[in-house]
Amino acid sequence: MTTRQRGKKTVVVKADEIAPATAPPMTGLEPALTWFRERGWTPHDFQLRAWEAYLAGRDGLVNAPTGSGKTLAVWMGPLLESLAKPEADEGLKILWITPLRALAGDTLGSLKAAAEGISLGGRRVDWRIEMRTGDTASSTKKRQREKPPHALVTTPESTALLLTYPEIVRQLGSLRAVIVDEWHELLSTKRGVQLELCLSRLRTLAPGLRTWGLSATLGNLGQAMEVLVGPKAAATVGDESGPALVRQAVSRPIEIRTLVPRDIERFPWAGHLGIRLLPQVIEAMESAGTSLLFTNTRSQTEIWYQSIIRARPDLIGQIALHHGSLDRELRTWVENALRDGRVRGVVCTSSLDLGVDFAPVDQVIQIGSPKGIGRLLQRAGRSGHRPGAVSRLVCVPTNALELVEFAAAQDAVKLGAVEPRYPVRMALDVLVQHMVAVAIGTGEAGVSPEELLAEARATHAFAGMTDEAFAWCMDFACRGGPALTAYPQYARIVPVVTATGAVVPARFKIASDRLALVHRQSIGTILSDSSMTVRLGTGVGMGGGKVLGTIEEGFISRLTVGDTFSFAGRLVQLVKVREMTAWVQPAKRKSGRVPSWQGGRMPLSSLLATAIRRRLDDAEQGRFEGAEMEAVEPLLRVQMQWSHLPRTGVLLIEHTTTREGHHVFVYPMEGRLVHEGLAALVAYRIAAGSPRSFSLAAGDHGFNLATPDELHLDEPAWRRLLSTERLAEDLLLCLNAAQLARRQFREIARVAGLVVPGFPGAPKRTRHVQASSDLFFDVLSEFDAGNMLLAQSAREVLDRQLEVDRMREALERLATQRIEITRPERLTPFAFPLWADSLREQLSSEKWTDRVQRMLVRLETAAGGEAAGG
DNA sequence: GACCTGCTGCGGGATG
Repeated sequence: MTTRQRGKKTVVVKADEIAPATAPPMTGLEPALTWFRERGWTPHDFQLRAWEAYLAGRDGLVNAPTGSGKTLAVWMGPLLESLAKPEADEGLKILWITPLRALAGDTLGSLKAAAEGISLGGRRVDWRIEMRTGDTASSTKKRQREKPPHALVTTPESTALLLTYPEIVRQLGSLRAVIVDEWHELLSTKRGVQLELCLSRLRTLAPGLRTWGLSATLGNLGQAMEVLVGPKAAATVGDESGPALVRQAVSRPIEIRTLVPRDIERFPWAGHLGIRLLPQVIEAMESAGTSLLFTNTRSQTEIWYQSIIRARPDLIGQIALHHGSLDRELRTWVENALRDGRVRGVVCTSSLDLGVDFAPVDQVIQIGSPKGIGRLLQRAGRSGHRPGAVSRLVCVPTNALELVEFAAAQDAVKLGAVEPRYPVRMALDVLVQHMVAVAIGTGEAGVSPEELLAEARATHAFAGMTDEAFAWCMDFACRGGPALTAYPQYARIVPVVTATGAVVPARFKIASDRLALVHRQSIGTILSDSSMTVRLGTGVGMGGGKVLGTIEEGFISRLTVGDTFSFAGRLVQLVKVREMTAWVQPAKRKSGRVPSWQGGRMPLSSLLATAIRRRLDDAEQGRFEGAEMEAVEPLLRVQMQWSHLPRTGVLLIEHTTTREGHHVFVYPMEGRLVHEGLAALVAYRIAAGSPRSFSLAAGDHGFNLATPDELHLDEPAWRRLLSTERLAEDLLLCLNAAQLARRQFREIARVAGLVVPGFPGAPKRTRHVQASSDLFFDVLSEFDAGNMLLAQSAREVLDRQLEVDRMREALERLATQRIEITRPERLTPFAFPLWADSLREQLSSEKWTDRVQRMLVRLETAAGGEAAGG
């Protein structure tokens, strides 16, 4: 469904077919219809269906794009119900949960406005609607505990905290519905698991509680709904009274175009910065009112911001930058400026993927690979936030192969395909935290293990939990397991003792007020990384200046006093480092280093990889459709001439010799994490036969093994190396799994309450938390090997850091594919980025740049000759 | 003289 519009492609996203509203609207909907009529609006079909389902007492999940009125789809139901039954208007009735503090205030406003505007026979909804997050004043929090509002907008963490106050828990019987906003953001995380447990607890406290969610499109929406409503309700999917999946049929149209380099001959084969297209990006910015420029890393935002203002000093003050390591005050300033239309552009990371909608944004510029279709759509949707407006997305390739990626991404968008997100299971650390929280919230009466187990099993995350695993968690909460029995701080829950001194062994409560306090303050599943505060000023006397943000210790430690670096869009000079603060002053020099942060590494999604393979299949057949493919055609032809194209049904392997040695390039196209694992696995399996040394490199398209001597590997040898047999065992052996697991254990130790963060106001140095969690890992490994949290950390390493399921699927797929082994004389366009990457580990950056440049010139010359000759 | 991939998110409470 593609139409041409002034040379740009307009992609109309086709949503799934849905049944039209069958019966005429229920009479109970009249106040909502009036509410819409008064505003000159017509309700969408999906809103009507959501209200009907709510009034029929069903759970549900609404899938609709932002700006479509999805908030009203789930908010009108409770309002209509209240108008119909005003007698039941006491106590906390609605809990609205949002993953972002920043969303709470805006949501509160919309909820209040709708509640104030709706009426039936002159009667209005007379509700107190409030919000509560970590930022809420403690006096307000106290008042909310004594007299809860009728509706509360809060976060998953604050919901968990609510459950620790006996006075609130006693009042929760009045709760009628929980609404979870942006459920897709929580689904595949431990925050989601924590919320599943809280929902299960709330269902015990308020039988008949309804659960509704709001979600962006996912590949597994049905599963997303089942996880949200819990296994019991999920079993009734398809029944008339079962949970309802309500989808908005029409999405906002997206207009996508790619900035195609004017001179593809001189466009880099490798790299991810993309600064080469700076002039075209500035041109694109000037053609629109306000732009968001998304980059994939924080350091990239700093570099792009500096580059833009260096090229166009007149834009100073009109553009800004935004990422997760900037101080919140600065970020809020930028967000407000964006909302008011005071800035022309903001260079940002995923920090602006979600959150408050900025009406003035009319174009999104994506620099580099989006890695997945979901992310691309999410970002595109940040623009055109006005009724009837179109989302406009400009794709900026940072290397030649990304042209193929952007062409493929548009194919996937046209098909309406989006990645799935899978829920987390058996995160025992989260369960332990929850058990202690529930024990606190039940006060002197305590809670029984049976109740806790039943509630855990009523979640998707712990539906399959064994009695043994649960007993282990109880034991851990009671005494920290066998190894920590001597330490009272790990005897967190204790049997209830009656007034006559009799022990009630079947019920448990928190051991002390002190432990309750410590627990409340460490609720949550997000681990903050070790970082230093960057502050303007000299650090002498009382002259404490503005906080700019945070930076990693590793970066600061490589600087000496007087060094210049750019941060938060300024050039600053390091004055001194004290405690966990780096004091800086404005620098006189015009350029400096750019900090880098160690963050998550997002691999290319399977969906996008599949779409790329299809485009390469086309190319193999000589079809190069669209501006992106036309531009990259000469390069793909070089790849075909020197070797082959990686494509569907074929595993391409290239053996190439350079002056660094012998290289093997393998292209499974499964994303960075899988390739890292595969590279290590293959190297390990080769070395098991004949010991030798390797240097490894992995990217999103493939991996590279380099050796001093040539590897003689035929097809049967490759089949053995890529076998799924003993996969997990071999991976754990070859990847220094103990070290990875120990790292992963930091999060688990924090979530399970083995290590506690410092008191607010007197934060413990993050390094101390790390040191103690490392210590625990060692102690438990030695003295409590059966500790289930250790096993969990090994599991998480396989799942999260290696994507072992995806790797297994990839290997199974490879087993059915033809293997094509080529021996190109030179590095091919696909090999070049991997070669450059592997070189980086061996050389200083200066030499690296030189070497890469020289090689590039040679290859381009060769490629030019081939193209001219062919 | 040098950055040249590596994101995001939350969180206490009593007293003056």
